[in-house]
Amino acid sequence: MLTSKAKYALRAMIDLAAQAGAGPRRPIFIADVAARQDIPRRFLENILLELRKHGLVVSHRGKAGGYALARTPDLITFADVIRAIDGPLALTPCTSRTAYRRCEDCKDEVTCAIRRTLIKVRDASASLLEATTLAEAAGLSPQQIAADKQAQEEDPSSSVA
Amino acid sequence: MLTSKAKYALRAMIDLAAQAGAGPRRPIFIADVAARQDIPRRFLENILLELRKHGLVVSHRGKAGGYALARTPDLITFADVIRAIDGPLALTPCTSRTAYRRCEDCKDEVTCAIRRTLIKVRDASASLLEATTLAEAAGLSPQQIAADKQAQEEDPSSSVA
DNA sequence: GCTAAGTCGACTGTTCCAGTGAACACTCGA
DNA sequence: TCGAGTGTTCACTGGAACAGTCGACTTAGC
Repeated sequence: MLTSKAKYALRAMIDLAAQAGAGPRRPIFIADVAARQDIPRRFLENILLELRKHGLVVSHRGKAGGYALARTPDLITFADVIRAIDGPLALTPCTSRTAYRRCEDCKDEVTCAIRRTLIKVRDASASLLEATTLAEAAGLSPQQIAADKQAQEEDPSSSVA
Repeated sequence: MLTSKAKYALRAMIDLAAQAGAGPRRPIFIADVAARQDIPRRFLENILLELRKHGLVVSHRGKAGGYALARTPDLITFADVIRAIDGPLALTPCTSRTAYRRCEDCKDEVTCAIRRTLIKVRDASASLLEATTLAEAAGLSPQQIAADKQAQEEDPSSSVA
């Protein structure tokens, strides 16, 4: 199961993607996202901060501050967001690609019957979650994505430093 | 991630399957499984009790007591065991087939972009976990499974009531 | 320098996890 | 009939994670 934090994070990221596709590129207020998506405002602060630490969003402080996606929405996937908030997608540490850790109690990893199946499960879910982008989820048209890409090139400060 | 309880449960069930395939059908002691699989004995008791409540194993009390699979090992899947211990396989309640629950904060379930992807993920992992049986994981031969089936028919008391 | 935005760390109540303990019930063999 | 060896049940615990909340602070624009 996903934590509610991760579900909020996905909704917030899709919201940012939709806003970016909707018009000129400028930071979005936390409060606006919270209101539109019905997420506790203070909690959303934490979530966005965490997403920022993972390089998925950028922030601007001060009066006209706010948050924006760090990359264009066609380059950010569900897997990116879920991994940032909830950690690895795999069912066990020993089947994680991004956060592999040997399991203590497992005698022989190579022949482990459980592991073999869990690796298949991880591969299947990871490839699905890595294939779904925020742009797709926000229902952005190729034109909107292209416009967003261009806006980002013209104003690199709105993207990753 | 699976809880360690679920991982123990899988290991214990595979152990029971292997023992059933290895010889005459009789209950296996908790203590033996715990020792072979290196699982805390008291904890394993809890786990087996829970598996019993879900109808996956049967128990016999008294001197020659112990635990046995409730069905032949080719009829019990990883999905059965994980669902019994950890609950639904899906990433959210609203995408679970076995324990569906509407999500509070979701406005329109039908068009929800998150849900659409999570359903695909659940379908993919469920079909993999439902396809893997204990017999397969224990490396039992078709002969051993057939023998076990026959043993069960001759002694129905060793199976589900 | 006021104001409205994000930043950061600490804090809280609740639930879940991973396990332990003790008392009890049952069955079988002697 | 007794007791030895099983499983059964329920209570309990320490620690961590979850789901938020709060207050004090920094930053940037007007």
